[in-house]
Amino acid sequence: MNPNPFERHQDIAAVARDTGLGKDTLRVWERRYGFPAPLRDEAGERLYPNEQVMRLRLVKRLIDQGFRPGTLLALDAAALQQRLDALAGKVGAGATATGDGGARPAGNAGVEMAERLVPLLRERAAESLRAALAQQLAREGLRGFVMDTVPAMNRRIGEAWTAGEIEVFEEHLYTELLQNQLRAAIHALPPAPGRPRVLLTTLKGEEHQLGLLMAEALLAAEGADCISLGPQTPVVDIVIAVARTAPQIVALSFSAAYSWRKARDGLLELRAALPSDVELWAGGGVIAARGAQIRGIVCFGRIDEVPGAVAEWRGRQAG
Amino acid sequence: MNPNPFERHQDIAAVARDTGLGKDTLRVWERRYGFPAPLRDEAGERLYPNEQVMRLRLVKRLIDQGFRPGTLLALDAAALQQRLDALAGKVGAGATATGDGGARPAGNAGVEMAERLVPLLRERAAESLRAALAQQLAREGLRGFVMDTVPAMNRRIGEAWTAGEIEVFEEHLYTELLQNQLRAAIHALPPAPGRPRVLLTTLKGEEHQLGLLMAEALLAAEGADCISLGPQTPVVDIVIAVARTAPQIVALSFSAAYSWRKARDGLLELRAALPSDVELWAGGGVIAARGAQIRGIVCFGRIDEVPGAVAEWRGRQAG
DNA sequence: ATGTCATTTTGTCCTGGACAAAAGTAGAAT
DNA sequence: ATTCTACTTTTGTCCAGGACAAAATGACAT
Repeated sequence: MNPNPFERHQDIAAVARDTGLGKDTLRVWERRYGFPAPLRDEAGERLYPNEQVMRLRLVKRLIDQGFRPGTLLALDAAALQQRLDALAGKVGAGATATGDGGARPAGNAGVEMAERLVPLLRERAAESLRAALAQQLAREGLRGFVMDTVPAMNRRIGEAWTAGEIEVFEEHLYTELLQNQLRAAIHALPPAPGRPRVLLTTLKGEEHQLGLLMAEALLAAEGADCISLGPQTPVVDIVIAVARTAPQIVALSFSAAYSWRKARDGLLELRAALPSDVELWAGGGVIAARGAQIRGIVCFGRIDEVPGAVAEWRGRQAG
Repeated sequence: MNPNPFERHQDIAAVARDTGLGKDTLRVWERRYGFPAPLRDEAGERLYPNEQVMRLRLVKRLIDQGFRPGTLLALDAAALQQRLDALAGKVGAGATATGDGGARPAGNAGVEMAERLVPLLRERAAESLRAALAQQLAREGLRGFVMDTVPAMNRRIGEAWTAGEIEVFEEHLYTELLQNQLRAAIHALPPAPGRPRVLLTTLKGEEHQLGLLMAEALLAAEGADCISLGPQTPVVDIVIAVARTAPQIVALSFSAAYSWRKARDGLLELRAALPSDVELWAGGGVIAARGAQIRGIVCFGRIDEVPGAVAEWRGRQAG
């Protein structure tokens, strides 16, 4: 649309907004690794060519999957893309930072829906998008929607952002609308204050809510009695909440970028602080990636293991 | 609750998050004006005492109302608070940045609702808050809700943030829930694709959506046919949208922090670009503050002038 | 009131050094 | 074979203080 190469250059603030990397980080990478290597304007201020911004987006995406900058900044775009593809193709990789739910081969419905997203976002057609999500959810039912369509959509959104097809703003809009749909659907379920009662949250430092919400939706769809504390609850507050609401299960969600050490330490600390008859369930990116087995904690490798786990829990209680 | 003064110190990143000011800005203020004057830890890093953070919050609030740093940073907390009070007391001050809708004396219902907000936010009781908003809206009706309760709530939230009673995160949560309620209410109105047809948006650089949404709600409640483009639409895109949707009125919303020059220039540019039979309405912070009169543009001093203006428009069309 | 131009004010950018926090690694211990 | 501890490397953020672009103001003419 605008082939003028000069129009493509972005200043450091724009790149920081666009990629989610800090300005300081961009500058120190340049100093240390020689990339990015922006041009300069007359005043000596950095101007990032579009091509470098694309590459930065690939880097950011891989970092969010747990890779480290030092291993990535020397690679060219093709090599980076290759790693991303490898990651996407890996079966059983588990839910990623954006909650792709593991490399479950998505059904046709999910993929078709995912393909419709990007055009709708670019048109700023918030209302149409909302309607489309609602319709798809109604058609598939909450369970199928969360296990098939949502992961497919998240994958597509991630790709689109990496490719520069959509902007951060539009990605936020998508997340917003999807979360509203999920919340509404959970809220609209027939009120069956059944068992198990599950307390959901994420640990301090984990901002991603989507995985949490997906878990809540699945649990609620199975007839569990869900109480969500929202994200970023300190361990102390979780303990207090457990004392007050007496759940049988506490479920924690983690993104792929969350540090494994912090996750494990947090889980063990919580395990020690909670009554031993309260089960502790953990799922999401890091947990799945490590195929983790922690004593006293139930770890999920894929989001679609949730319904089965609920059934199993019920069996255990009945027996 | 925690009287230990050492616990109260925050590092520069926390203060930046908390106040919404940039780290660079905090440092350059210190250099230029001598305030803030943070302590230092062993490593020489800034530690801001709580008292200074409070004062920074007051400063930020006044800047958002259009004041300039140079005039504020020499003042102590009491003097800053005084200016804020003066502002709040000023009748006809118009909708502020947070959309307080002018100093309309809020009805009892509005004030009572506003008082319930802070406790609910601090408990992270998102669901209760959502329910409370929905109930209040149902009780008052959309029009009364937008003209009385929402301004009262916004004022209370602003105060609470300034006083450090709530955090940014909680303020966002409030805005989010309120916007959802308004959108749902607009959407739920009996489908009366009446007249006038109104296109709503904000100019590029204006991020505040709440005022826009309040205007849309009022217009929709009056039976107008509203089309919202969302915030930050460049003039060119507005012109294109007008050509496609053929509205009789284009409505623009501005916060108090928006530059008066940019607002006026943008409005005039738009006026020149649009067919002369399309009316141009403008309202919100800056517009109201200047008691502005611009030729060819209808300026609103207070949000509750909107219903009357619609009635008047209809009279003009009928006659 | 509105436009123009010079003068301030204000926020952001720059460099390059430093270091705290996080993550990886290795060896010992359960 | 995992878990713990101590050591090393990586990585992001902080600092100082100079510079300057962008925005706002003020003066003056229309």
